[in-house]
Amino acid sequence: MILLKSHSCGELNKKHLGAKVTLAGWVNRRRDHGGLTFIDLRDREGIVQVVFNPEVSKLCHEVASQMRSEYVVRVSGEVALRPPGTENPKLPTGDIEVIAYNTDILNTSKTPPFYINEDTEIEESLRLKYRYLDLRRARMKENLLLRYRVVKFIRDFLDTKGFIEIETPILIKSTPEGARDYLVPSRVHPGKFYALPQSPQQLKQLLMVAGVEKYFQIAKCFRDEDTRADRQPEFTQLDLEMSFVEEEDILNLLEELFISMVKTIKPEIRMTKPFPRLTYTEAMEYYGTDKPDLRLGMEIRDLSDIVAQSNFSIFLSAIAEGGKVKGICAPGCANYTRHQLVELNEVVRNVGAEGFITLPLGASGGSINDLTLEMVRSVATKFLTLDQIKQIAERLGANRGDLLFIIAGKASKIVDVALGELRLELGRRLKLADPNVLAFIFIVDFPLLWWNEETGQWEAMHHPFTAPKDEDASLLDVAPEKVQGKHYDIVCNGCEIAGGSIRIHTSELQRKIFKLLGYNDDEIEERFGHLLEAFDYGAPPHGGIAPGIDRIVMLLTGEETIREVIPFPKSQTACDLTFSAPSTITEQQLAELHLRLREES
RNA sequence: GGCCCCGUGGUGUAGUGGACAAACAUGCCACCCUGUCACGGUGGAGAUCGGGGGUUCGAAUCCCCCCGGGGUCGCCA
Repeated sequence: MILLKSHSCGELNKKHLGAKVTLAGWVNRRRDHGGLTFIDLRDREGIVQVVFNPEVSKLCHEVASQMRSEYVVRVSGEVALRPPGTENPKLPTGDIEVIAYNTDILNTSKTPPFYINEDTEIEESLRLKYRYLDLRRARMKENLLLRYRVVKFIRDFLDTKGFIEIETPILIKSTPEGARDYLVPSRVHPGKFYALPQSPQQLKQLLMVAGVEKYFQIAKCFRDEDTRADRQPEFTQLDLEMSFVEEEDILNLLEELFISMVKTIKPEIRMTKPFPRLTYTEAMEYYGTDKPDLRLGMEIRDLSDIVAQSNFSIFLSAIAEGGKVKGICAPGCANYTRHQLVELNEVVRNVGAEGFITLPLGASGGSINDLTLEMVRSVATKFLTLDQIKQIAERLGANRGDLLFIIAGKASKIVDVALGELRLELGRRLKLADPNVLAFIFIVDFPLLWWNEETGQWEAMHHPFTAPKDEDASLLDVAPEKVQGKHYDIVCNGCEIAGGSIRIHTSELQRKIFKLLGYNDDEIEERFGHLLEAFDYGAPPHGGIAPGIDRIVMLLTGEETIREVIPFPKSQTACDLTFSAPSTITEQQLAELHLRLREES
């Protein structure tokens, strides 16, 4: 192989002393001392100092004076020990330097629009416009590398488990039942469209029918929905499916995958092993969400039985109307100001909860047994006895100096969600999330269906291919809301990182579910006929899961958004700011696709 | 579609009704400098304050509309 370089900048050390090397890279920084010039030369592997001494080469020294930041240069020189006292411990290559005897400028560079050699905050739209420069920065380079390591680890791991990686098409059929599809017009078939896969769900099930048994793919998925910090129009998931398995097999495999991945890639990160398991009901009950961040502690507890003994009408009426009174304890927050409490009340109000009560448990440093009513500055002291307050404090695991929040409501779900939001806000304010912990958990026992009030129809909690639990199958006809699905999620630090299920593998049951979801026979045939027919040719029992690669890498890098781990992400309005996509196309292109643009009113 | 935040020399910030002919840091350009490593020194250039309209004697600053970016609710089988 012929390269313009013999070594990379970052690999050089004392072992190379005396070696004649040729390096090529970018000028990270130039320090011109007049008679002597230093260049920090950067390539993918790191930075090394190059010395241009006119006594070694007058020509090199002159060329170096022309160099500027981000110029692409090649240097031939000798690796030498730095003079004693001039070593740079901040640099991995800081013991040595390269004395240049030959150099040339391979390309010049305009002054970049932002710093590449410093880690400063830069407006994201500018970074995205010049993403190729942004990716030169150390932080982004490290993120790209870590992402590669994650995907490499997954491939190696699954290979040892007997999985094979199979590609599935990007141009498939629109079967609208979930997110909005990205569509591609057909030139050959006027008026017809392909859809980009929202996930390879049906394809991987067909691969199971094909007898592949263990399949995976690092798959691009496309969903035309609004973006979030952890959502992009196109994203990458590890798509995985196995035949002849039950829920437990999939969970054990994924647990082993994630534990060994984290140990290998981020050994300093702590995890709870084995991963705790929560049912969907427990998650909602104790955390007010189906993707709880277990690092925060502060579990929600039901207080209805205690306050039922009080004469506080807010509590009593909530309970009488079939609702709940629940609470949460904010450690050490008894001294919160009125203003802070109003702000927190706002959080609760935003999700539609009323009946917000605060109970500060006096000053810190003392037993809860010594608490007196006078210490508790709350309206609730008029209606709650000291003993009731102590019972509440005990149930919430509270100490003196803590602040209790109680929410009463006739709709239990809103009480849970409000306390869940409050918990997240308190977690942020109290910085309870340990960045060196990855709190993986499994969420299991989801309902199969939920009733959509707006459309007046049953909808799939996960997707329509999820199998009901065997013992619940008979309930499908009489009480669909009670049916649990063989559906499981993996949640980590409050982020849903994977969802999967054991699938339906008979056409009979699959048809029944489609009908329950409101499709008529014709629609079922038109949209899912291919899948149902396949099930009639010996489809094996099968199931799988789909972890989100972007989210996993985001958690491992400690980034706040998945855009930081995607080389070329879209903006919130789904634009590619590097290419300025989407863009208009020519009239000829439209005509070939048999399309005419509508006049927007 | 709703709500919230941001937009000031290349970059990051300050300035929130008059003393702004817009400040600071860094970057950039020129000159000086042989051991620096965020080198140092001297000098210099660089901003229609995102765009448009309005209020006012006076607007970077207040109001309205638009554009761009971000967060979030809805949405995300």
